[in-house]
Amino acid sequence: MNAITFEILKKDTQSKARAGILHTPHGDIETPAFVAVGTKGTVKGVTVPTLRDIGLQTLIANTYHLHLQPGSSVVKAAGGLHTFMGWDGPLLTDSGGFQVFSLGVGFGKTVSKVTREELDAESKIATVFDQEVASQHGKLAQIDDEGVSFTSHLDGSLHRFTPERSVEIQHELGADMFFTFDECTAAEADHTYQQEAMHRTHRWAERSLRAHRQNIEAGTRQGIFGIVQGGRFEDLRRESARTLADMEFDGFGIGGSYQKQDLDTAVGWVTDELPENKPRHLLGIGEPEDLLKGVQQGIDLFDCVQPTRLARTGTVYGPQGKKMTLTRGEYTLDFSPIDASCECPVCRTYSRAYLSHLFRAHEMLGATLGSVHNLYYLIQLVKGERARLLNS
RNA sequence: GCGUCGGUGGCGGAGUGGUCAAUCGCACUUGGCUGUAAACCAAGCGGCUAUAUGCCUACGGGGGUUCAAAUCCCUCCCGGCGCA
Repeated sequence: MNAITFEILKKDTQSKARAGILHTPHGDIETPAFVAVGTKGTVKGVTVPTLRDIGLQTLIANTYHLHLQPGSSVVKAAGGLHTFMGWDGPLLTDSGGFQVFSLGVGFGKTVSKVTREELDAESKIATVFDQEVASQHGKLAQIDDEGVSFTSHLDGSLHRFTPERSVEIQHELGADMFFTFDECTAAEADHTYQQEAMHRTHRWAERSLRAHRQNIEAGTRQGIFGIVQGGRFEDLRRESARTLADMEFDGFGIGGSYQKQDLDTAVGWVTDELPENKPRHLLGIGEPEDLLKGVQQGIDLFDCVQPTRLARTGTVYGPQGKKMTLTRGEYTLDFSPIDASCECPVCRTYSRAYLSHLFRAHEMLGATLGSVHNLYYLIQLVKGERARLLNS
């Protein structure tokens, strides 16, 4: 019996959108769904009871971070991540593959998962991907075919991740589903590099599956998701999706970086190729308009730091999902809620002026309230799309 | 009253003859944030044309020395401390 099973309830006739249910050992996830990011076993600033109150179904923690602190052995001793953090619903863990990017080529730079400006291929690739230049400028991750060596951002200690090690740690963490260790590349990477990295990620996917089979034999009931790469190139994206589709994964993550204007196109190439009967998780994407496009392209799960990170830095989703920077002068005497039509606990109780005050005063409640509102907004947004699909 | 130290941009606080429209911090203004290195980062922050090695007004008030003063001298005002 599989650890997780996926059931499609309805498919849209106008698009690739579908509504379904993902059954996990810790309960069902009604898809499409927004997944909160709880990197270190906590959605920053928000308690588990509150997460339940606002309708969160599942969240994703991170292998790299929990490995460094407190260590997967501590989590295992606690009885697994569910018990450790007090969340008894469905839980995912990410493999640490994103840290290959954020602590590697992305370290000390402003490279993002989603790039807005047109790429000046020649010049950017030269600076970003010259290994020597990169190491001179200091980065904490070094990639080779076997795995990745990380210098801990916490204490400078050296750590080694391989696909097998990531599976082992995630097995100890004990989430319901986990992702294979991959190489998340920058949008600036050229075709040659993307292809090389993609093949590496595919080899790592096979090794992860092999390692996971041993865990299954040992009695684990975790689902394993492979991650599609390929950057912004159609041939690579399709090849990656087809290659992974042929492996025995319970679901698929879609990783890597994009250009903002053709994010949904790139996602579409992938969902064209992936099997319909397995869940697709679009990794790290979560702006309102991107969620809507993702659903249209047949995405079932999204996770993103955006709602909580924006909130901690004073920005919330206002009416129609328009971003509002609460620290702007115009809100200091605005005693209306963030969004009068929002039914979240924050909008029912607090005003923009009060929140603005909390942020200006650096009161931590501001970060908490902003996070609660933003999470609620995105959860409801995707839930609304699901309802629309089921009712159509 | 005498002595002494001090008065710098919204606040705190550098600077003590030219390279000062004046270090820095806070505040303020505006951007940014998409599998969390992030309760963070960046820019701006006297005024004016806004192109600059540009012009104007500025370091308590007034006066002076000097080619040149936030910086030196005189005087007045205000504040801290000490002695009466």
